[in-house]
Amino acid sequence: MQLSETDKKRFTDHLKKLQLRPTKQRQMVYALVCANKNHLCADQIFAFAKKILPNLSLATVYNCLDSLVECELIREINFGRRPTRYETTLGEHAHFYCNDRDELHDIELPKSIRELIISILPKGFNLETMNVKFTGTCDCHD
Amino acid sequence: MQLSETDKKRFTDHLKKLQLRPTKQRQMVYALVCANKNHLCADQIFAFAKKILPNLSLATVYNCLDSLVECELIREINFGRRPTRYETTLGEHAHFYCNDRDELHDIELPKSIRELIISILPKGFNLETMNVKFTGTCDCHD
DNA sequence: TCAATAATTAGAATAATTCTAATTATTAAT
DNA sequence: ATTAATAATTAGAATTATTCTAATTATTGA
Repeated sequence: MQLSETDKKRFTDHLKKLQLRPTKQRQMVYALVCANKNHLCADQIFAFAKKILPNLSLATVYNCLDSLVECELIREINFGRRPTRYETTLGEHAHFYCNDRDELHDIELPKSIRELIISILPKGFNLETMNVKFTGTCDCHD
Repeated sequence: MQLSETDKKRFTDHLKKLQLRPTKQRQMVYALVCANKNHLCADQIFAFAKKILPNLSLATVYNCLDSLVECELIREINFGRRPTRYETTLGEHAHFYCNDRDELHDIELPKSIRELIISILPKGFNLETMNVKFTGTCDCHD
């Protein structure tokens, strides 16, 4: 649940860029998102974090998530009508949502394919984010 | 708001395959999704449809949407924490969500690129759907 | 036409998220 | 180190999107 030195620096640097304050709540939420390859959603993060910061409020978790997204430390992932999940922005990849287990898997997305996809955008569209998402079932048991 | 003969046939055929009944509510909902390039969400569909079927209930709209998705007449589109929108399944394409106007645009996705994207899936992942989504801002004024 | 089954309905319930106003923490300037 | 200004957090209420429930109505195949 602790941030590495690298991540700690990333944390303060990104926040500073947007003049956001490095509060202990934000750091806790960020650490949890980083530590969980499982792509937690807000109430899971709340449940974990509450154990360490007992006064934490769910609204704060949402606020923290929003500011972490804003300064690009983390990213939202949405599938269907399921609650929003979060992951750290390190590395570009696609997502596979397994219907059987309500689980998300990262799928490596080669840079060349990523660039090819972005190239389909006509003039007049100013790109901010691009996502490739798959759904189906999988044999993974992790 | 009326279905073309082709769409009418598509409607009954797809439903029949899953032994779902072609009710007037389902037909109305399907017609509205087909007619609207704007990708309506459930409550917009409800508002429109209610004018023609005054006893219609919002729950029915959700039920209809779910069965139309199930028999693959329509598809869900989700962006961020926004409500689910729907489009007919005719043709494969990507989506661009414009943050400024809360509007969705279809972006043509060449078959070759689509196949390339699908090819990144490792063994053990059984594909059901694939989506490419962009967000940003755009110059469109339609 | 009738029985069986499926779909619709209204309204209550739930889940996820956002809002509000009061309190507390952080920061930059003294 | 204090302090004033500002930003963030908090608890709880409110809202939004969606789902559930139980009663009623429509559709289908015999």
